[in-house]
Amino acid sequence: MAATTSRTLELLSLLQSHRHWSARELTGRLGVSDRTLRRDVERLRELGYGIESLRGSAGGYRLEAGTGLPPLLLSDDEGVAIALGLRSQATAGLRGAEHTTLSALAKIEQVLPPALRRRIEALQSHTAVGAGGAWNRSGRPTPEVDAELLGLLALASRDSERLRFRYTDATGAASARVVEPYRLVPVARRWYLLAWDRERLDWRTFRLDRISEVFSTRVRFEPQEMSEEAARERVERAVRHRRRSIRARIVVELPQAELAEHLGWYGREVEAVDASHCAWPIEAESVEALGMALIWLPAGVAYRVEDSPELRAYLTAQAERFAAAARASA
Amino acid sequence: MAATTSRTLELLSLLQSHRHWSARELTGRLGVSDRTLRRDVERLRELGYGIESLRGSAGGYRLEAGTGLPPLLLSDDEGVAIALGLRSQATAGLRGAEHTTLSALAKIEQVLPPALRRRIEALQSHTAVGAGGAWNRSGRPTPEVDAELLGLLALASRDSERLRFRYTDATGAASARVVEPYRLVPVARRWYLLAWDRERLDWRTFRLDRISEVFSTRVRFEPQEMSEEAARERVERAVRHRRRSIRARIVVELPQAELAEHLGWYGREVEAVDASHCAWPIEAESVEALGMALIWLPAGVAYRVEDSPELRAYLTAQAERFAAAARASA
DNA sequence: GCCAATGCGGACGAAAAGTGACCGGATGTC
DNA sequence: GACATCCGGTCACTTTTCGTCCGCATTGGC
Repeated sequence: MAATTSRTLELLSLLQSHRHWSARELTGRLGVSDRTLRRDVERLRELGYGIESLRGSAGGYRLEAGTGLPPLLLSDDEGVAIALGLRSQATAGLRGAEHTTLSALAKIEQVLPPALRRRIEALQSHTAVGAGGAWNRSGRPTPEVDAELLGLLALASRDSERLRFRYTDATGAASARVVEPYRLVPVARRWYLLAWDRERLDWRTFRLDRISEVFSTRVRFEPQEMSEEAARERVERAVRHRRRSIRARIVVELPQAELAEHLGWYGREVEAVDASHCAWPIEAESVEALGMALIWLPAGVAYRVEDSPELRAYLTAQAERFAAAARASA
Repeated sequence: MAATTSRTLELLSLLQSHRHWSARELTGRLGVSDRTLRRDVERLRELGYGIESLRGSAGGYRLEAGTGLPPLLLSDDEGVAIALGLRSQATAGLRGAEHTTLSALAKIEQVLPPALRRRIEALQSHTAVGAGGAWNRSGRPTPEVDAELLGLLALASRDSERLRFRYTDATGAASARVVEPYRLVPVARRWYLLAWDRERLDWRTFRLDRISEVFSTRVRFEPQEMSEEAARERVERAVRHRRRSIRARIVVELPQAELAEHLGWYGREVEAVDASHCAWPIEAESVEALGMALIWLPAGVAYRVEDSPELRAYLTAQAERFAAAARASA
């Protein structure tokens, strides 16, 4: 049944896997006459996919960018790669596009066969969070959002399905919750779930890394309207433990242009103080992270810290630790 | 024409965008009778997609994980999110799955409408490379692979299309090249293109960040067989400037378990020395990166460096710099 | 300039499929 | 038990699909 639908999909898949195909190759693969192939191409074109054809002795068909995205026909491996990409994208907390990333993630998580899911987990544990190499970290040594949890919650929120889970609050008290999940909101590098707590009959905000033992009850609920902004606001208000962000201003003995060039993207806020000094405003969640920033200042250039006694104290202490370690290593 | 093919795709798309649909909703959207809907569902099931149906008053259809990946029907936004995820995945140099990531990337780049491409570029410039925030960096301040270039080259390699570009070699000499691209290979955090140089009639290895002004001549060439491994080997041999990796062993005055817990994923190689000491082998491309690692050791715990006079010297120097900065800030 | 290779699309008729209406049945929830 | 929902068989009718045959257009190499 439906030879033509599946054949059309297969044609699209072939066109996606190689740029160029001659009619002969395609008819061979699909097992149809050339006339039918032409009709299939026509069909795809009518559906909006840009298929270009070239005549002459080097002729053939090629899939071009069209007006919309065609269905992506992926191999298992590619599916795994995409899921990994989306997960790391989501856990890294890309600003501005979280919602879309989650919706794409939900789509793929929904249909991910278990075997692939296992592959993803294996790969994820083999690679550093956020990918890269050993020393690529953002703040504390253990941010580590559980990407799978994120996917699960995204799916349940999208589909308005009740959830049961265990929650350990800030004081360490654990409780069992039954909630109607609405949105996932990233605030200050952490993910929060905004949900209606069915037992407390009120809105609650749950920090993802405190959620465990999630059960997807496949029971649907009737969601109330809630805009992205409203959700964000609510969560931000709820997050009492505000981001304790530390700022400092580093004054460096270097012209603005030179430092900016050395730092690249990270130095985009460097401003000139005078012809031979510039100031670099930095901000992070901990003094350690600020200390890391200072490591990357060019060697042999003097600098000083402004507006942050905290960082200054830290530098003094850290200088001693480094010196002690160096002495101990002799 | 072909109402049924497009309708089937649309049904799949609907099922992907929400988990649960009743027959009434679907027939309404698709404009067909319920019998036809059932036949469409049947068709999709025959194609291997897992569609579960629930009877009873809360009944409906739901797309489940099947045996394979169904075509992903994405909105424009979601396509952008996926492309972004793949690009950052690729530029971050995920080990072990580069090839697959590139093949998925090629697939989506091939069909990305120009408007979406522009959106991606805009988003990319607004977000830190590798995502995250200010202090998430891997090594040197400026790795910054051009993700778009990567996509372009991946596409040309996959499809065996000749390329023209400008190349600036290590000595700074620029030249125009016409090549037949074969593979993209990541070595030591950098991407290289292995290609046959049509003018020099030999294999050449090009570092991506030295390539510019690429033109895709849409001329195809007949590729020779080349395995992934052969390509990797060739590039690694060609890359004379071998990864200058620095190793050190940090002996910490802390039981193995405690340090391992504090460091989390990064401390997975920590080994016990005796009951109250453990050793942490670390490795990075620069002493600065190693210094960063040391910052994250728990405060107040003494440690010393083994096997790396380089790091020791660096610590002495850095201690002085920190101290000087702290003094200057008074 | 000619030729071979390639893609284009109209016409036709036989075969296949898709479609809706109708039905009795099964399986859930309330 | 009442109700809502999905299930899948059958039938008659309509539409599409498909291969074959055709002359035409375009391209690159000889």
